[in-house]
Amino acid sequence: MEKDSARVDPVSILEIARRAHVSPATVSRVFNRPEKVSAATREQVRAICNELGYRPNASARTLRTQRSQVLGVILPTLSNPVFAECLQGIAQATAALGFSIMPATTDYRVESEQEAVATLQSFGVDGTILVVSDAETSVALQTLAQRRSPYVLVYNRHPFHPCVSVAGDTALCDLVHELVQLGHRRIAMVCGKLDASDRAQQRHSGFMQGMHDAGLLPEPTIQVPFIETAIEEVARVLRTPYRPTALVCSNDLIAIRALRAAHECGLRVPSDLSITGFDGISLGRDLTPALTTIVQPNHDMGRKGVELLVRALRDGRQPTASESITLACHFHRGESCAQAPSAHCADT
Amino acid sequence: MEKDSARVDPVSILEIARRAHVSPATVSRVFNRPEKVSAATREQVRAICNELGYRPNASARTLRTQRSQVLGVILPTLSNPVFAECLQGIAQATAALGFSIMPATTDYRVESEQEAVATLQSFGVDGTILVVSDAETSVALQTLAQRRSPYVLVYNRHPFHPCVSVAGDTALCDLVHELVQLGHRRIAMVCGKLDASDRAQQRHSGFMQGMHDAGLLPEPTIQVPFIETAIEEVARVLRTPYRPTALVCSNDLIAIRALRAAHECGLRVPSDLSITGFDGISLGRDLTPALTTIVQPNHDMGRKGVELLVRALRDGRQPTASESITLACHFHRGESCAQAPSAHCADT
DNA sequence: CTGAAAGCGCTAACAC
DNA sequence: GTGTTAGCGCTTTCAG
Repeated sequence: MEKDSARVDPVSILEIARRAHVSPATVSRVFNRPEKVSAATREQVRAICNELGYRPNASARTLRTQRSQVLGVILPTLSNPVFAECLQGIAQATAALGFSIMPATTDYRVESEQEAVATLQSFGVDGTILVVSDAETSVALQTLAQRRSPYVLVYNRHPFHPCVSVAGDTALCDLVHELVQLGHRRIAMVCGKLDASDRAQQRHSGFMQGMHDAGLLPEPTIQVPFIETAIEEVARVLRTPYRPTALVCSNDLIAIRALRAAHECGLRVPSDLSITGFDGISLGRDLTPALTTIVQPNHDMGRKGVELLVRALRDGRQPTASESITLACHFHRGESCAQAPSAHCADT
Repeated sequence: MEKDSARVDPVSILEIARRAHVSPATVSRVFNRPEKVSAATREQVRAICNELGYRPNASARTLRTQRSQVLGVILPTLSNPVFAECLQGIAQATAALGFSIMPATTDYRVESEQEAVATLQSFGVDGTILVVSDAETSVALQTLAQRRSPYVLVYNRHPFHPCVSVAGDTALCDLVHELVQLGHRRIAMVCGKLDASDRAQQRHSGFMQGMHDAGLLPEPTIQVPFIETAIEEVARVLRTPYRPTALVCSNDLIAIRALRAAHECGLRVPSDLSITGFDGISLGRDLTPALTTIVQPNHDMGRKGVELLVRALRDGRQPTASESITLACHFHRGESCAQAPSAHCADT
């Protein structure tokens, strides 16, 4: 008899109250302040709730309490496993703490960052975890800050904002040192769009620093604005006579393409050419050759971000820049790096 | 003078109404039925909204209208790029249609599926896009169905549910045929936990069918319950004297580990051993050797799921099994497969 | 074309 | 320990 398309409307707190012969307030207390309800009524109410599969309506609760138990998440893209892994960490940590998440992806477009912030705010998220293109100039970040809406940056590093990040510049500087130790002199960096990510910039400046420290002149940076064409861009350079003996890629995805480019140019990695990545996506470990890279704890970055944010939330305050966390990243000596080919390091 | 920690409370519709010298109802109409408001007032109200950065409070709207403009998403994990890519597709499609998403990951645990459904329902999601372990037995799915809450399955295939999927069994059957054409006779399938995923089961049965059609006896299936130990499990088999000449892996992640296992056993892919995957994660294309695999349109699976769901929502109904979509998946002839080694196909 | 008023489901004072 | 009540911000009849 029932109309097939009719949504079964969820029972409300009144229905529970009626069945349990108590007031709605008591039912509410069972959920929010169970200790203020006598054990008997509490259990009875719980029984009825379970029986009917009742859960308090989150919108009503949010409207009333001004707290949503939802965290907004803004990421560039989930097509890069770095952010997917991070979101996985965020999802697990939030679930464990009783929060839900509402993510948005920006595809590295700053307008999307702002749009995402606005949308998330309209949902009354209790806080936001985000990766912005550039923490220094991000309007989205400014909006959040001036609204005093709690947030924590992930991956971005900035002295005035609460961040969970790694010291990418230092790591790259050290990595260059490793390459130099291996006899490499002609080292080129391969970067995505530098202006789309302050991380790429930091890594690049760490690279320059490392080269400078080693007294080396860096080869021209290879820019690969689009991942689709990365292989040809890199291959072009690899086909030049005085090609680099090592390629320092600003992330793992680019490194994997560089690996491919080397293969297409008939170069063997690592004997003819060394290649390094950055990010530590979990797949990198299982590649052949296993990627030499700077491993970031992507999953943990998300988790720490959540924990930092939720801790502040529980204290009724916003996270501060002074709470920023720098996570350790480590050099993973994979198989994509080796001694520089002898022909190229005759000068040592 | 202002207390630093005080949240800047977002302006409400009343504030806008007051400033515009109109009633709240009119402001509401500007957002919901702009055509019913005179152009003059409309523009004036809009101007004030922009100036103050006003956006209607989503919780209040949801509470009032019983529609949230939010879709729930339930996925096993984002650590597998398949689902990350799919979620990326979902995120883009929903944003384009004016919806937000609230995702939850289950780590393949069925209890988490139920918990996720319950949580999402409490938020009043308008619909749910989900991947379950087993569509046939999923309690989460039953809950959704009996509550008449609109949902669309993605990846899962089931005659009684609306699904966006590919014919994994057929694809694998064809793939076996390709391998047989290449002279392979000793072919083994490598699977994850079969009981955790109906897709893996379908692929496995497609494999068996393909072997049967070719008049071949399948080698014992290699089970790799945990991805961490996959490499050793596969390596163990590869070290046996009458090892398979081809490994059909139930997904790309396993295939990449199998590639690694082959390398560790001193086998060359594809000359000594052929390996195939399934999923078409975007990285597979750039591996060396490029992965031979069945490519699913992961991004599009998500997008189609959203479109199917939203279309139904707009018609005020739930998606039906008859609307299920089977997307084309295609065999990608990478570089990880070749003619069977001659020693092993002397019988041809 | 615009306004007044009720109420979505819940929680938190405040009474008792 | 429990109930009564007001109201969170919005939309939507219903009047005018």
